[in-house]
Amino acid sequence: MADPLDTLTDEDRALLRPSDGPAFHPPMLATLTDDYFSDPGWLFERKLDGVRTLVVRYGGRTELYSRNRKQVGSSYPELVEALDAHAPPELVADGEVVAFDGAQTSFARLQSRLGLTDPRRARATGVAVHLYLFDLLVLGTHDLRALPLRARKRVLHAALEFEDPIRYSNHRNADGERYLTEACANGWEGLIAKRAHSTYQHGRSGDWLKFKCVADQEFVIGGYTDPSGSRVGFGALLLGYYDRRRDPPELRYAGKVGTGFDTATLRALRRRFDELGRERSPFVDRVPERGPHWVRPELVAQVGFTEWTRDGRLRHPRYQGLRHDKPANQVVREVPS
DNA sequence: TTCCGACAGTGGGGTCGCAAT
DNA sequence: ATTGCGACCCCACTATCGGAA
Repeated sequence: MADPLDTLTDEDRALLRPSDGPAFHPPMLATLTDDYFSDPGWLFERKLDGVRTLVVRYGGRTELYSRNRKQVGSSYPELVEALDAHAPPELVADGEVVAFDGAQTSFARLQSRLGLTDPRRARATGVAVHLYLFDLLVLGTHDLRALPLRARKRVLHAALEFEDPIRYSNHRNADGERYLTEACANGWEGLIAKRAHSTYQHGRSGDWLKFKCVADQEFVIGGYTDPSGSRVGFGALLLGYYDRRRDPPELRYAGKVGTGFDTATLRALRRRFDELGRERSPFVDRVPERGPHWVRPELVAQVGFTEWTRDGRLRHPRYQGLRHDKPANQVVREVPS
């Protein structure tokens, strides 16, 4: 194979620095925004719903690290094997481990492999994983972090033979907004927009942005939990929706939401709850909560979330406000799982 | 003086691992 | 065998404070 560094211009080559060895580097993180754009100075990648993973190879040995410096190689023995076989002996690369459910990356499926420390048990889960690589920090004796993103990606693409389960994360060079529309239509989590000339930085950066395909809908408030610590008013809202296939319709439990409130809202809602309190749970489902407080199911909250979990709960919920334009008994589950 | 970014603190679902029941 | 709890993963959001503009 030709030297991957041959893809560099002289100008980029001058930005190479000597590598300081097989160190863990805290990954570069993206900032959430809903200010979407199509700037040609940026590129756009699929946002994968998995776990961030840093590949560190040194002396031909592979170690995988989580975002928090935890060694996770034994959870993904087949990825380590593939990297041993197909990656250069010295590199640090950035990527995401994913599991597929059909054509979608599924964090839910991946969860059964997270934290497994016995490689045989990890393989025995039957959950296939892939590693998508999207950045390269170190190759051989060279540190690439000061190079512009496009140059790092070119070297990454040339440095490995990408074959399953190791994949190169493709990107588009333009049309971010159109791409986002397609992404959402495909059921993807969203896009990561990256400034094409940015260096590799550590921690949260404005040079990487998250464009997310958001979901939200109304839910009936059926109760609340106690606050803890310095929190005032209440901890979280217990949410539900009506299953109108039943007669009379039944209030199904959909999980909790505990963020998105400012202090004034916490206090104001609590005052409403004190007027609406009742003894019995309004939900037909058992609510796995210690010491919950129930209210008459009259208030309707708008809640943003990323998706429904397998267990019919909201993932990453956040409160967006009360809805006064929709009667509680009209609230149903809008999106099929 | 005002604004912004980083951080701590509170909250979510899910899984694993271990201790107590 | 079941239950509860903390530690991890993924995350959203508010409040605060110090430094930059």
